[in-house]
Amino acid sequence: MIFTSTEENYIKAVYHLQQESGNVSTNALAAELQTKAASITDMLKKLKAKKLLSYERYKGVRLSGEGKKLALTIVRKHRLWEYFLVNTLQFGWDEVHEVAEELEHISSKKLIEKLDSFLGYPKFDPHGDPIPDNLGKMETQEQVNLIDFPLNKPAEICSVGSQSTALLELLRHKQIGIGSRLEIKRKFSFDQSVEIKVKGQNAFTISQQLAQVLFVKNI
Amino acid sequence: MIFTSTEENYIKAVYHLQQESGNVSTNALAAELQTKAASITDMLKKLKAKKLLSYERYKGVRLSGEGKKLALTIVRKHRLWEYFLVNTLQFGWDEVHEVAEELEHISSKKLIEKLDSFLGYPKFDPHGDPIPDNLGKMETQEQVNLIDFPLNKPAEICSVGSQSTALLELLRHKQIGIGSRLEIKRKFSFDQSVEIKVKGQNAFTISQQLAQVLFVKNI
DNA sequence: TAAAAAATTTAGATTTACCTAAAAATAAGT
DNA sequence: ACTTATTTTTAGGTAAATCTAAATTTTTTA
Repeated sequence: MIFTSTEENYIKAVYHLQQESGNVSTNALAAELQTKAASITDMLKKLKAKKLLSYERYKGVRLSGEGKKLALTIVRKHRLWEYFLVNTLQFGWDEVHEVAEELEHISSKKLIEKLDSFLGYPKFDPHGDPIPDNLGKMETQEQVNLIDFPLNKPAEICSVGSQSTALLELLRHKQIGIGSRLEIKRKFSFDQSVEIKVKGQNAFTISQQLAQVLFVKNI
Repeated sequence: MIFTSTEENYIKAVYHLQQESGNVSTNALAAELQTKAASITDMLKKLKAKKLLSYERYKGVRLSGEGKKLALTIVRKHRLWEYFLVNTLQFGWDEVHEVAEELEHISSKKLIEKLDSFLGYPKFDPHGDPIPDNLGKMETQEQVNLIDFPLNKPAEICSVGSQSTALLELLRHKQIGIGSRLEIKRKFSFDQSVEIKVKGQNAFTISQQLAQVLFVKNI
């Protein structure tokens, strides 16, 4: 079965929103896909007919087995291409998302298997998100929110919770990126700000809003 | 200005057909694009409005300067991706065309410049066709039709005139490919067949139809 | 629990790229 | 030149994915 880029984008959106909450609402999808609720309803009927998700009017949606499988192949393609762009073509990790949004819809299965092999079967993309293998399995990263990490313990940034340019601009300014090593020095309960010491820099304080979107792991 | 994949395919088709004859006919385009003449007429009006080509009813079309520029960027992308698929991902040179047809529509300019750089600025794709540089310039290959090549002179296959599976199947069977070394031993005027000696094989005869689509260069 | 608010769906239109069938222009044959 | 054949265009219609506006269902709240 072959799907349009649009259908694939809907499935991907349901997949991502489903991680958070159980059933996904029409409005949430409309926000995610930058379109109107009426358009969502139309497409959900189409996708239900194709058995990619279960949908009852006014009750939200949930991916079927088939739908999950499709979502995982798209996520796999997206993340493999991101890895390729950063590690082979030397893109910055913060400029690959848009391009990967296009590349993920290239249909050739052989292409993605050969790409995976060429890249050496990477397990995580440049944002720290796990790459599903060709069966849809992926490693569960033991990544923790910076806010929940203990003091004075070496940590490595392994993913960020958003791709907004505002966030990326801030991270660039502070010279924080995927792979940065740091330790938490203090947590201020008044405003939930956090003092951190990034390797190679003097200690400084970051806001609660920023700390909230940074995920780290032990090293 | 941004164009749809469909528009890009029309421009590419006009470009290729224009190489042969001067003005390109509606029917020729319909055949090339596997669609009906009426659809061609519709789209030609659209592309004329976008100033990509000059078109008068019943008189055929010709690309404008803008149109040629666009065609060359698409050809550039197509051939760079083919080079990548064969030389980086280890595809066979005869299985990359379809995939490149999809990849050529990825829009990022930065992507294609980084890809070009990564590949080492190749001048020819795996089928022997020249790759336009980022200004649209490409080397003119001194390639000659096998039928016109002199006897007993070492030659190398540098391109084939079609990507049909029928042709590729025949070439595979005869173990002829891009880069094959050979010499012409005899030409038979009766049926225009040609006896060739491919390096590493015994001499054998190929039909006029086959010889006609093989292009070689001196070595 | 009944009215108000919010979310969702339906109805009807629009745009893109295609189609078929019929009409018009050009090219060919005698 | 004039009739026939071919090519091309027009007219009208379809399917996909979107939209706005109105109707419906669900949720909230007073």
